[in-house]
Amino acid sequence: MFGDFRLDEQERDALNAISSKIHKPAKCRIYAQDEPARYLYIIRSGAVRLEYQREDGRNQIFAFLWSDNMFGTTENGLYRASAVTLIDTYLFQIPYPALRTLIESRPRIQALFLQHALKYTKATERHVLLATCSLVTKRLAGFLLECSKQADFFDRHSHILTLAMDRKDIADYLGIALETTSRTLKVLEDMDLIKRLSSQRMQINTEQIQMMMSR
Amino acid sequence: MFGDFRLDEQERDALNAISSKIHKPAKCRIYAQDEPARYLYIIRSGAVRLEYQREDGRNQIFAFLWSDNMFGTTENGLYRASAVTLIDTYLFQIPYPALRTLIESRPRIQALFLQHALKYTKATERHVLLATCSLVTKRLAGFLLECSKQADFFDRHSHILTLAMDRKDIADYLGIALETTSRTLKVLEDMDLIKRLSSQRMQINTEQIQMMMSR
DNA sequence: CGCTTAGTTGACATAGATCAATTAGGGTGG
DNA sequence: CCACCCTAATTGATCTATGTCAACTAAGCG
Repeated sequence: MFGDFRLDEQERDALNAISSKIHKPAKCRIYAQDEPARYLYIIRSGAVRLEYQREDGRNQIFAFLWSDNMFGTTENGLYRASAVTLIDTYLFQIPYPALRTLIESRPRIQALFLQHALKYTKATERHVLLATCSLVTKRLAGFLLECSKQADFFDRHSHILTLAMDRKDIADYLGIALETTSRTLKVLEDMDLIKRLSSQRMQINTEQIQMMMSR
Repeated sequence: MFGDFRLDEQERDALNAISSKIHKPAKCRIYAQDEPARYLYIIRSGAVRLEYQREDGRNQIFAFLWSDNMFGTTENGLYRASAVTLIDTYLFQIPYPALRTLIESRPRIQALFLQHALKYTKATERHVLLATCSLVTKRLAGFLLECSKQADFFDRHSHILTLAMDRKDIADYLGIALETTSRTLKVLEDMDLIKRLSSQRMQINTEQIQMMMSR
């Protein structure tokens, strides 16, 4: 909203002073839904999924997050979703009380969090667009495009995308059955939009996918 | 995230000084998707929908907004969605350049926008949950619950909900066909979860709906 | 080399989309 | 005040995409 904002050196130091650097291996729960929210996290490297357990037992993934993303927002002092690492992940862990104090003395730091919040909101809106595509082919194709925006996992030259999540995760993100994920990947392959190299690696034809999406 | 925040009187005056109060009748476009974003808006009274036109021609509604909500966030200087009034609506219109300047001199005002952004994000996450319910009955029931949280449109005593949007709007919000909206309202009525009084007014059984949702 | 888990494929059932027709409601002019 | 019109809402019939259940295969790991 308010353009590009960067902390100056002093501000970064102040924030660093209250943060701890922590490490989590793959498939490790960082916190659980409805647990008191003590920390805010920023991803230094790795990948995380935010998932919401529905009352009926189904799982809804809200977001996949990569380097430089923030997570751990609260509703009435509790985490709204669980956070789970997809792969080996390094994080900044910032205790809320210290953060609140810091922001009071340095209100400019808040701009950083506003910026993150707006970025997350945009991502969630894109998520709504994906999850409400009438055809699953489009949902999945759109999802692969989203993933291919992550430089760490997509090689621009070979066009090879490496997925950090499994079929179930994709299904839970798009609101479909995991079998449908598999089947639809096959459909995309038959349409020559992707080529599966292994279950986690595929070569994707970004332009053609984009064309297909708009029809 | 950072608890409850309120502007003090000085801050409110400063914000007021750069805002204009404007009025829009029902079904009036406030701005269009992809138009340069000049203003941020806050709803004083009324209701607004944010809608995104997909490339394939379908319409996706991102949110219905009520009194006290903010909208008009940008992506690369453009509005991401169109804003359209549902009913007669009064707004604060705040020019972005002036707002940016104001925030530089009074960084605390930013907290207000952070708060709004976080509130909008939560609403969007609830939207994802609704739009990905496997059964349309649950989507619609959940939607009616959401609506019944708006005091202006829901009478807690009689349990009568007045909808500001039409069937098409509901369908575009939930990602279903408008015929399905009608049919599903009938289903809910047959289940004794709602009673339709007129096309825009219905009596809703909040507790029973809540029970049905969790199964 | 077997064991376990993740992914794929098949057969079938069904919820919801689509297309088409009908009804209800709200506003306008005579 | 009534008759008409136009739009919004409802209902019906049919078709299809995707969920579900079940079997099978591939891949990773000890």
